[in-house]
Amino acid sequence: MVYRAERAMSSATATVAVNRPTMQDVALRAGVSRALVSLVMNKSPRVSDQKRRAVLRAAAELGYRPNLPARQLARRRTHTIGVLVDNLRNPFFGEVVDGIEAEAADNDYSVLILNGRREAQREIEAVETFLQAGVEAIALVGTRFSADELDRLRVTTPCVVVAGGASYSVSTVGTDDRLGAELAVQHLAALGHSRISHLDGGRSATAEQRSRGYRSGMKLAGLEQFIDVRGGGDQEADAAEAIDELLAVSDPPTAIFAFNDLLAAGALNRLDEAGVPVPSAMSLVGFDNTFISALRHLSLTTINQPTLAMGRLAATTLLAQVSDGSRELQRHTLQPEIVVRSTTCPPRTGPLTRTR
Amino acid sequence: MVYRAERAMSSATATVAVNRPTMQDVALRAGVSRALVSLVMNKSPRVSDQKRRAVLRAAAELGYRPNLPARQLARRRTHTIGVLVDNLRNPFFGEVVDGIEAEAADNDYSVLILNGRREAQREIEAVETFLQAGVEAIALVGTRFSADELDRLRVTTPCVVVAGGASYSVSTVGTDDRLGAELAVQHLAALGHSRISHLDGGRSATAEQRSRGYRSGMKLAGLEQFIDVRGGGDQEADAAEAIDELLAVSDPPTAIFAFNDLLAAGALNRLDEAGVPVPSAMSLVGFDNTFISALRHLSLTTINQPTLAMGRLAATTLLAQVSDGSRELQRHTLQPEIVVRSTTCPPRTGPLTRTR
DNA sequence: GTGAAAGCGCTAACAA
DNA sequence: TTGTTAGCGCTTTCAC
Repeated sequence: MVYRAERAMSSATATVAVNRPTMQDVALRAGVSRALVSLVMNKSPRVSDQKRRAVLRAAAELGYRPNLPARQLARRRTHTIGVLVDNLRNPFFGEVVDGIEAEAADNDYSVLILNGRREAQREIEAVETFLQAGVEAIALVGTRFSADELDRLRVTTPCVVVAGGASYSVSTVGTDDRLGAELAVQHLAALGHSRISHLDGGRSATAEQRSRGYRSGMKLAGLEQFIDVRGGGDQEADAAEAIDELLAVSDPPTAIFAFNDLLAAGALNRLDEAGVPVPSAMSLVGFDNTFISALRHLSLTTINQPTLAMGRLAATTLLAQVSDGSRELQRHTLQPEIVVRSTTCPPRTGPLTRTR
Repeated sequence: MVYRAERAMSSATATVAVNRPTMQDVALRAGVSRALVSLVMNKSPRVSDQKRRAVLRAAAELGYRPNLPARQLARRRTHTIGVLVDNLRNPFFGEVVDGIEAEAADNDYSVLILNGRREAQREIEAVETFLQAGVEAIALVGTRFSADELDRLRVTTPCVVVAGGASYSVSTVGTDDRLGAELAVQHLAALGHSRISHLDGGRSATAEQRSRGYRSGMKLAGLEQFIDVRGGGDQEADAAEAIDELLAVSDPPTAIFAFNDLLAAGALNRLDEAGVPVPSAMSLVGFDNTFISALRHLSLTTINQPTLAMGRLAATTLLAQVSDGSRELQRHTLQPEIVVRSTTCPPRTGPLTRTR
C-alpha cells in the first residue's frame, strides 16, 4: 500500500471518501495494465484465466469498487432510466415502481427514482436532474406535466407516462381508465341503479378519462339524463364536501362512482357520518384496487389495475426505444377488471333514509 | 454550430444522446475559455457581469446542461445521499423519505432512492450501488441488515437507520418503539384490561423493540403473568393465523396490541370474520398511525410516529457527519403518542361471545 | 477577472 | 491476450 501513501496524505483534510482505490491501484498490485483491469471488471471473455484471477484477487484485497461517475463519463452512457413518481405515499405508485425496477434490473439497467411530492414544480426540477444525470429514458409515474411540457421532453429523451392517462402525445402505459369507469357504471346499472353520480379526481388526465368513461357508460346504459359529476380530488379528505352536496338535494342518487379508492374511502366516511348505510341506501365503487379496498371493514367494490405488469411494460417500452433509437409513440392499454365486494347492491326503493 | 458538425456526424449511429453541448461549445460560442464557463455555472462571484451574461446567453441558446457524472468525477464529490427504502408500498416509509428528501434539498443535496423490495439480498446490492455511485452518506429506511453488516458499512460511509429500531451500532433516528408499545399497553391497562396479547412483527429490530415494550409495559402494569406473544408479521395477511390461535383457547384475551397498523387491520378482518365484535368483545391497538388507521371504518387506536420529522432529522444527522467528518454514533429518539380512536374500550365482562 | 493546463477514474481504439 | 494512448466533460490550481 506504500504506493498510495502520497495520495492518502494529500487528501488528509478532505472529509469525503477520496481514498477509494482506483483501477491503477488494482493494476499495480496485480502487475498488469489498467486496461486489463477494465476488461476483467467488464467481464470480457478474452482475458487469460490466470490474469483474471490475479486481477480479481487484487481487487478484492484492495476493496476496489468501480467509480460509477467515471465509468458513465467514459462510456457516454449511464445505463440508467429515470423514474419520476408523483408521490411516494401512494402505495399504488409504489407497486408500479416495483414493476419498472424489476424489469430494468432484468436488463442490467439501474433506476434513478425521483419524487415529485405532488408538486408540478418539483417535477420540472426532477426532469432537469434526470437530464443532467444523463438518464437514457424517463418513466413518469402519475405525472402533473401538461401535454405541451411532455411534448418538449420527448424530443430530448424517450419517455413514457405510466398510470397517467392516455391523452398525451408521448408513449403511455396504463389501464383503460375509460373502460374501467364504464365497467363501474355498467355494474351499477346492472344492479338496477339509474341515478349514479360521479366524484371526479380533479384535473389530471386520468381523472378526465375516468370522468369520460363515466359519461359514456351512462349513455350506453341509457342513463344520460342522470349524469351528475361532482368535484372530488384524489385524497380521502376531498370527498366530504361533494358528499354533502349530494345528500343536500331532494332525492339523492342511489349510487356513487368515485375517482379512486382513497376518495371512495373518504366518501364512505362521510356517508357513515351522515347516517347513510352503504350499500343498502347508497352503493359505492372506487378505482385502483389498492390494498385498502380489500380491508374487510371497507370491502370496497372497485376497479383493478395490473400495477406490476404496467411497471414492467413501461420499462420494456423505454428500453426498446433506447436500443433501437426509435421514438415511436406507443400506447399500451391494459385491461381493468371490476372487483365486486360489499359496497354495491341493488338500489334502495324509497327515498333516502338515514339512520341518524 | 459548424464546429460541432464532426462530432455530430461521428455519433450518427449511436442511439443514445451524445450530442449534448459541452462547456467547450458554450465557451466557443461565448468567446471565452472553458474555465470561465465553469466559474459562471458555479456562480462564482469574481466574473465580470459582461462575460457572465455572454456565457449564460450562449448556454441558453445551446440548451447546455452540465454533465453530472463529469462534474462528480472532477469534484470527487457527488453531493448525494443514498436512501435505501425497505419497500415502497408502505406509505409509512414514503413519508419518511419525503422528509429526508426535503431536508437534503434544503441543503443542496440530491437523494438517490433505491428500493429493497422487502428482500435482504437487494439491500446488499443497493449498498454496493450506493458505494459505486459515491454517495456521501446513506439512510436506511427500515432495513433488513444485521448489526454486523451495518457495522461494516459504517466504516466506509456515514449511515443512519431510520425507523428500523435502535439496537444497532450505527446512528439511528426513530421513535421510541419501546415506549410506544408501553403506551399502548398502558392505555389498555387503564381501561381495565389485564389479558392483553401481542401480535409481534417478526424478526426486525423494530419488532423486537415493540415486543420488549409490550413486555415491560405489562410488567409495569403488574400484568406479568398475562404476557402472551403470538407470531405475527408486518403485513395484513400475517394476522389471520395468530388471531385463530388466540380465539382457540378456552378464555381468549380481552385486548390485542399489534405490531403495526397493517397487521392490526388484518386482525380486525379476522376478528370480524370470526364474529368477534371490536371493541366490545376485543380491544385492538395498532402502531404507526398510517392513514389507514384514520379511515373511519377502521378507526384504529394506534401509536403515532412523527414521520416527516424523522426523515428530516435523519438527513440532518448525515449531513452533519459528512461536513465535520465525524463518525460519532448518534441516537435520536422521537416521542410516540397514542391516538385513541374506536377500537379500544373497557374489557368485556363475561366470556367471549361471538355474533356468529 | 481570465485563460492555460493538468488531472478526476474509466473506456475503447489501436498496436503489439 | 495484453499494453499504450487518447480522450469523456468538468474542476481547479496557477499564472498573468
